[in-house]
Amino acid sequence: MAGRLSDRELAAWRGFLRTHALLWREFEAHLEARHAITFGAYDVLVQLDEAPESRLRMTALADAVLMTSGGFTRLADRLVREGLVARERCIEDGRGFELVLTAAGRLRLDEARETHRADIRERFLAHTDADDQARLAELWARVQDTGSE
Amino acid sequence: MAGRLSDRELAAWRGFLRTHALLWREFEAHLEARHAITFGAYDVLVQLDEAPESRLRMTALADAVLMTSGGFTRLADRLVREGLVARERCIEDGRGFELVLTAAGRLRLDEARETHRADIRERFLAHTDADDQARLAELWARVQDTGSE
DNA sequence: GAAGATTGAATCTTCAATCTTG
DNA sequence: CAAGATTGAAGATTCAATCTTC
Repeated sequence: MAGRLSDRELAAWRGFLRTHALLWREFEAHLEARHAITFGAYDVLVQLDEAPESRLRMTALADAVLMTSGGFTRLADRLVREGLVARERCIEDGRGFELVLTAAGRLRLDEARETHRADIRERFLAHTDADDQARLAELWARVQDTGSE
Repeated sequence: MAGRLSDRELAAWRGFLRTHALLWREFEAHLEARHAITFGAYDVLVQLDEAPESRLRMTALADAVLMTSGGFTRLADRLVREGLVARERCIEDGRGFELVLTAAGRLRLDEARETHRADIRERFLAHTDADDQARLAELWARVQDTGSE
């Protein structure tokens, strides 16, 4: 199973890497220019918005956005400083903290989400049909399920 | 065309983001642990290996790996310091420099490529068949072509 | 003056060590 | 002592300013 990748294999893989890099840059530039928020910060707000009571533990959030705890502490600092989230000591476990979405955070998220959804639709989904989307979703699920073994 | 994304659309898009993040981390960890090279450095070596005479201008390389000229200067510094590439003043244009793959660079690339190809096959391509790969390649091409308009 | 490349300052992230609470 | 979170140090990248050559 050694040897070169075929042109087809290479196009599938390299296109994946390059498309991600391009779209990430485009989308982040839009979020920063129009809503003064990074992609990482946006991701945290989305996670909070989808959580019960718009509230999650630091560790849970760090895992969700694939960051180390140290890195996430600083990201949380920035979000708190901007007033988009509040940091509250955990009731049940005095070692822990929770982040809660503030009204300002929800507002910013709602605004940014419009921009971001339009980007996703225009630059990604527009090139797919329902069948493509279903096949992609299955592919991503297979890759991710295999990795967590 | 406003409003939420469907579950299918969301799964196609978020899976794309997450799969990329996971595979990038895995593959880079393997390259660093086994070959003492970052993903970015590996990418430069690949670009050089595929270029005529294994030689390319700084700017061309920076574009190819999607970095700014400032950032690429430092990456080139690291590669030169490790002896994987040589920096040579451009004959035709005294303002420019070229990077050339050294024997050590080619050796390191050949070793790292084995690891990396195995990763791509096991973690990505193994979940696709020829038809999937062709459809993916077409999708990436459509997205990228639209962006450069 | 413009293009190619480099440099300094600032930002963001990780790793390892540390602090606090269970 | 272990878990949750924070901090200091180091590394990588970007932006803007600068230097060199065309």
